[in-house]
This record gives sequence, C-alpha cells and structure tokens, in this order.
Amino acid sequence: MAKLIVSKLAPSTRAASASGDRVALVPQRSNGRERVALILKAAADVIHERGYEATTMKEIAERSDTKIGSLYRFFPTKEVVADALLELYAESLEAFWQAIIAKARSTTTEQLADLLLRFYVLTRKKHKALLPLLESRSDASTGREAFRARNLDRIAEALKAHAPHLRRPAVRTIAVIMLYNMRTMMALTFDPAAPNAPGAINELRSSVRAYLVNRLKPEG
Amino acid sequence: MAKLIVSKLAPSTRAASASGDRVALVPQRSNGRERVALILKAAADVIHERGYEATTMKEIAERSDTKIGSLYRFFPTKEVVADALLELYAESLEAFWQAIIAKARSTTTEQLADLLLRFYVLTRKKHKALLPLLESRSDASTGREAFRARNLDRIAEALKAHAPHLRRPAVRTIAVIMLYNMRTMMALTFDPAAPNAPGAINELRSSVRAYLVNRLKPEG
Amino acid sequence: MAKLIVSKLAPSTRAASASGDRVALVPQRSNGRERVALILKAAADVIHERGYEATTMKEIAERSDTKIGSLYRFFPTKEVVADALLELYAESLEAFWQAIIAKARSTTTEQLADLLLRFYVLTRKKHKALLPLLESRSDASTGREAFRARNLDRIAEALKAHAPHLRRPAVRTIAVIMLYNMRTMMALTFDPAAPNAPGAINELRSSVRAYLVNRLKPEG
Amino acid sequence: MAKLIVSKLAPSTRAASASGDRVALVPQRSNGRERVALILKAAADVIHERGYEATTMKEIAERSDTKIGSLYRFFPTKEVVADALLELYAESLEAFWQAIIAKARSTTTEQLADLLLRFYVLTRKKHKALLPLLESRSDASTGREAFRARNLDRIAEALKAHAPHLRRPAVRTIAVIMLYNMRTMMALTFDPAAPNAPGAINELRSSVRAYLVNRLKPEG
DNA sequence: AATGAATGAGAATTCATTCAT
DNA sequence: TATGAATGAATTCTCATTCAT
Repeated sequence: MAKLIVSKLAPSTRAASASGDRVALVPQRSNGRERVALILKAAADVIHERGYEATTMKEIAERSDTKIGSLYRFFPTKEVVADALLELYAESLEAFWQAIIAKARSTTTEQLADLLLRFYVLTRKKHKALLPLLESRSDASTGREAFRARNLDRIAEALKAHAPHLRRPAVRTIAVIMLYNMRTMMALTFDPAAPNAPGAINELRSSVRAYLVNRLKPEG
Repeated sequence: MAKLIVSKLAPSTRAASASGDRVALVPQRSNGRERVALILKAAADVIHERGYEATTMKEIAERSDTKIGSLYRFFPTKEVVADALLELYAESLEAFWQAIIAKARSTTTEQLADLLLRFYVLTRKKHKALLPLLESRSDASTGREAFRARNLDRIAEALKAHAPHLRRPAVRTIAVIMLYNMRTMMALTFDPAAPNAPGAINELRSSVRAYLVNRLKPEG
Repeated sequence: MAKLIVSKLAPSTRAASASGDRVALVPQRSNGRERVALILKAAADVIHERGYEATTMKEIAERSDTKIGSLYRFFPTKEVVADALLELYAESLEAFWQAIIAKARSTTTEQLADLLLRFYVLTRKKHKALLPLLESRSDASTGREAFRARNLDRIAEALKAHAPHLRRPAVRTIAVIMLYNMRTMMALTFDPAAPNAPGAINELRSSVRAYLVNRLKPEG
Repeated sequence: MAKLIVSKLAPSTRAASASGDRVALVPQRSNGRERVALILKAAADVIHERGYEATTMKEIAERSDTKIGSLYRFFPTKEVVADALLELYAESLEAFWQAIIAKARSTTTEQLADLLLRFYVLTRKKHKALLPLLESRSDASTGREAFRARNLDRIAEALKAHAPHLRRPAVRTIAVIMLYNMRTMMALTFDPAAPNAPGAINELRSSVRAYLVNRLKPEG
C-alpha cells in the first residue's frame, strides 16, 4: 500500500507542502526509491537550467529516463515535484542549521556572520534548484512560503543562541536583514547574470560582519 | 516608412534593447499613441500581477481593450513589450538619477544612503513591472542587462559625486552592495510575499547608513 | 477617374485575369505609374524569392517603399498583384512570340527547337516571378490558366508556321511536348534545387532537336 | 524510451530526413500504429488536394479523426509529417525500383522507356502527395532533396543495368532527362490543370522511346 | 488621395494531466 | 503496475483586408 512521503520535520510543514491534497508517493521497493531519487535529481537539474515554470514534466521524465506515466505515478502534479524537492532540501539544510546553531554559541560574531553568509553557498551544490524554486511565482502551494519561514526561524535561532540577551522582535528583524544578505551572497557567488564587481563578495562579507558586530553587542 | 521607438538614452542602450531584429513600432497618429500607452500600462499591470513569463499577450490585449492584431502591430513579440517597458522606465528613472547625483554633492552620507534606498520606492508607482521584469529569466534580450548596468552606473556616479576621493574600483564595489540593498528595500516595502518583520525597513535603513558612512569616510 | 488596366491582348484574356470583379487601377499620374511599376517589381522579387503563397502584401509594400494602404489602392487583393504581373509578362512575352513565329518560317527545325527551348531562358531576367506564379496552386483566378493556354497557342503557331503541312491536332500535341521541354530547360538553367547533371542542358537540347526534326519532317 | 521511425533505407537518408532535431515518434502500441497510419493517409489526401503549404495540421487531424494534441505527439511539426510521408514513399518506391532495375537487364530499350515513364503513374495511387511534396518550396528539410537524389540514382542504375557499356557521367545525364520526362508523364496523366492535349501521352511515350533507343545504342 | 490603424480568423505548437490496457 | 496514448485549452504570432482621418 502506498504511503506518503513523511517529512522528518514538523507535521505543520508537511501539510503546508501539499498542493490541494495531492502528495508524492513513497515508493516501497528500492527500485522505486531509486526512481524517485533520479526524478528529483533530474527535476533539480532542469529547474536549475530553465527555471520552474519553463520546466516540463516531459523533460524531467526524459532526463531521469522515466516514462511520463510513471513520473505521474510518483508525482501527481508538477507542484508536488517542487514541493518534494523543497522538502528534500529542507531536511538536508536542517542539518546545516543545527550545526550553525550549535556553533553560534561559541564563535565570535564575525565568524557567525561568515557562517551565515556562507550558508547557501555551502549547501548549493546539492541544491541547485533552490533559488529558482524560491523565486518562482507559481505559489499555488504554500511550500515555498513554509520553506522561507523556516529558514528565517533558523537564522533567528542562531542569532539568539549567539546573543541570548536579544529580544525576540529584535532577533527577527536582524534575521530578516541577514536573510537578504545571504541571498545577496548567493547571487554574487553563483549568478553570472547578477550585478557584480571584483571585490563585491569581500565587501559584502566585511559589511555584514560590521553590521552584525554592531547590532549584537550587549548594549546594542 | 515605419519608425522605431527612439530612446533619448545613449545609442548603445537602444541597440541593446532590440530583440532579434524586431522592435516596437512608433505610432504616428494620436490614436496609435494612445493605444501604445494603454498597452504599456496594461502590460505593466499584468506583469506586476503575474510575472513576465505568466503574462500572456492575450491578457495584455484584453486589459488594454486592444485587439490582438493591433497589439502585435505595435509589439511584434512579448519580448518587445518588455523592452519597451524597460526603456520607458529607464528614461523616467534617468531624471531621478540626475536629481540624486546632483544632491549627492551636498548631502550628508546618511542622507545619501536614504536617497538611494528610497530610489526604487519612490519610482515604484509608475514602474510596477520593474521588479518582475528584472527578475525574469527569459534573458533572450539584453534589455534587462543594459538596464541593470545603467542603474549600477548611476549609483556609482552618485557615490563618486558625494565622495570624489574614492577610487573607481572601490566605487563600483560599493555600488554593487548598495544596489542589492536597494532591492532589499524594494522587496521589504512592496512584496507582501517577501520575508519581512516589523522594523525591518528601519533596520535596513540604519544598517545601510552605517555601512555607507563607514565606507565613504575620507580615510576609509 | 480611375481606369482599369487594359491589356493589349484579347478582351477575353482580360476578363479571365480578374479575380471576382476586382482589378488593378491604372494610375493616371506619372507618379502613380511609377508606383505601380515599383510595386510590380518588388512583387516579382518577393514572389521569386519566397513563392507566391509565402509572399506577403506587407513585404511587397516595404520593398517598393509603398504604404500598405496605397498598395491596396492600386491592387485590391494579392491575386490582383499576381494577375497584373502575369498580364505584364504576357504582353512582354507576346513580342518574343511574334518574333519566334516570324522566324519559324525560315529557320531549320533544329534552330526552331533551340529558339523554343531558349524562350523562357531569354525572357527570364525580366520575369523572375513567372515560374513560382505558374506553379502556384492558389488558382482562385483563372489568370494562370489563361496564361498557360496562350503560351501553348503560341508554340502551336510557331510550329504551324514552320511546318504548315501539319494538322492542327498533331500541332497541339507536339506543342504540349515542347512546352514541357521548355519548362525542363528553365528548371535546368535556373533552379539550383532541381535535379541536374553536367551536360544535361546540352543533352536536352540535342534530344529536343532530334524529336522535333523527326516529328516535323513532311512524311512524319 | 521513445523510438524514432527507422527507415529501412541507408542511414544517411534517415539522418537527412530529420528537420532540426525533431523526428516522428514510432508508435509502440497497435492503436498508436493505426493512428499514425490514419494520420499519414489523411495528410497525403490533404496535401494532394491543397498542396503542402496550404495544408494545415488541423485539417490533417480532423480528417484522421485525431485530436490535435495526438497528432503533435507523433509528428511534432508539419515538416516531420512531410518527411514521414516521403520516407514511406521512398521505401515503397524502392521495391518498384528494384523490379525495374532487374528487368532492365533483359528488356528492349523501348520497354525500358515505357517502364520508366510508367513509374510514377504506377506508384501513384499509393502516393498521392508525392508531387506536391516534391514541388513544395519549404525546403527547410533536406528530405525532399534526398528523395529526389535517390530517384535519380535509381534511374541511373536501371540505365546502367540495361546498357552497361555507358560511362557513368553519360548515364547521369540521361537519367536527368528521363526524370523530367517521367514528371511530364505524371503531369499529363494526373494533373487536370496541366497543359495537355489528346494524344500527348502517346506522343511523349514514343518520343522518349526514340530518345532512349538512340542514346543507348552501343555506338551512341 | 495618402496612409496609419484596426481587425480577427486562423496557423503552429505546447504541456500538464488523465486514461486504458 | 508500467507505460504508451489521448486530450484540449492555451499560447504566440501572422496576414489579407478594411477603415477612418
């Protein structure tokens, strides 16, 4: 009997990632598990290359050497593919986050700034499709929403761990600013079409360090 | 003989904004001019609401009360619509830029930071479609590229006017950082789906002020 | 007051060349006459390059530097353009035909064969669009029909002039064969995509000479 | 995995018949096979009636009682339909050719002339669309080119088989002339709009016999 | 009269999704 | 269960022709 993909994350997350009430099937045979992995890999590649809307189910099927009928057995809509990818990423990122949160307690503020900035960069290779997926406008599902919200939570947690004296609202505000800085770093690092300049990456790093140091100091 | 839309900007810009060989037709009569204005207005609305790729020529036609054939008479491809919009924006923004560059000489650095951050925000109402257009992936045309490049140039000019002692490379690097901060401000101000928090706008403003003050001080 | 283009050919021809009952306007000012000439020249060029169906009125207008509205004043449908061209050609060819028919009385049969084979070739430069026009399937007008019929008549006349002893039916039969041979010569000479071989033109010439000599000899 | 239609002819032919990158899909199931057969039948009919350019995919779909989406599943462009038809014809004609080449060794020259002239006529019922397809100007694909070239080759082979003493270049030259004569025969036989006359078919036959006899005789 | 604008019925093609064997 | 086939609304773009000033 087919089971649904069950996230290791909070139940609320799972519910949020479903479109309508359609969800990806969890394959029971190892055979099927490989298939799903291949499909998601292919989907990530195509989404990375073309963006979410321009990605077709046919191309995902072909690149994963899957018949279109089979693809739809596992992923009943395109949205479900996106959600599954995001869920995959979320679980993978979770480990990174926990590591950062753990380290946050003992590092200098500058190091924390660097850690956060490097976050997307580090996780990038395994998560090619992340950016196009988050930027996609077809917000039929709340998957993206939830994903973004969680990242913001984690940033806030890391900040709070590093500077426990900060009030929640201040933490959230700083987290938002850090999130955009992280995105800027990702763009500068990976997007060849993004505005850039020699030294911009270093500039960003030092400016963010200065910002964070200033903002997190006890009397800030 | 059909005339092309002629930008008041530099020739290079104009050439760059053509997609393939096709360009918008300059209407010769008043009804044509109205039509084109209506079309561009409708296009901006739709692109704003749905994003560039999800925008259809049909909807642009319907919203501007234009028959599809007439729409295609003036704008032979969807890309040309985007380019025309961008060109329109570019010319309109140019006035803003010149004002900022003029002021930059005499303001405090904090005020310059505020001016820049407010830039997109101020120009926003007339330029709804700017963000989706710049974010769009269909970079078949170099219109977007040119548009971005020009904005970066203008930021650099403003910075140079304010702090003439800075070396060109440093100016460009700072300009890139400022550009991303400006985008962040736009997202925080206008995009309801973007990550946000109460106070984030003020936080961004003060952090950018601090960054710029620190970076532009004579011995910086 | 506008007059219709009046062919110097038989009235029946003119009637036949009209589509519906629309006909080209004969321009009264020299100005307009030039315009018509330019239009027909441009039309011939485009039809030659693209074929009749792929030719657009817009391109004819542009190439003749005529506004589309003006083009339609002179030529109310595309068919009328084709008919006008054919009529032009017909009149021009008529002179050639009369010359051939005159010569036919006194030449050798071989020379007559050569004359006929060279016919299209000789008239070709001024009549680029002839082949595509004759091949076109959009036989809304009977213009093509009439044109072909007349050419067949002229071939027959030339043959009859050369070999007065032949009976009419035999003449027509031979004329048909000659017409196809003339087309073959045109294809071999002008159409780079047509099947061909070195020496094919000479081969055709000598085979047609032999055919005609054999067929027209008194006791044939 | 999707399979391409695989011709039984030489690989070079197959490659050449692809337009761009797109090829017909080989149906895997019986209903697909029927569908493809129906489509090709309908396409031949429509092309026969209207010519290639005037044929629409919609009409092909309707006549074969196929939904437009299904038509495009098997034939991703109109060109591919034309290529598939030509490929089908090519394979079918190949059998005829082999028979003619075999007979060519032992027949009289007159009989060979007749065989060749009758070639298109004999194969005609199954290959209605052949003529319009070969005449079509949309030579985006090299399919037509290849088709014509092969027919020329086969004529040459038949001639060589019949008259082994002939040199290759002479054979090719004669083959070209024969090809045009074959086309003339097809036009006289099938095209009601083509110039014709009672007795023209017999006239063509006897003239071609004479030509071939004269040209192939040992000392010719 | 000259000409820019308007029209709208199609054309080719795409693609997510469902179905049937 | 696997998968080839079916579906059809949607999309971009074209073009002959007519209209209005």
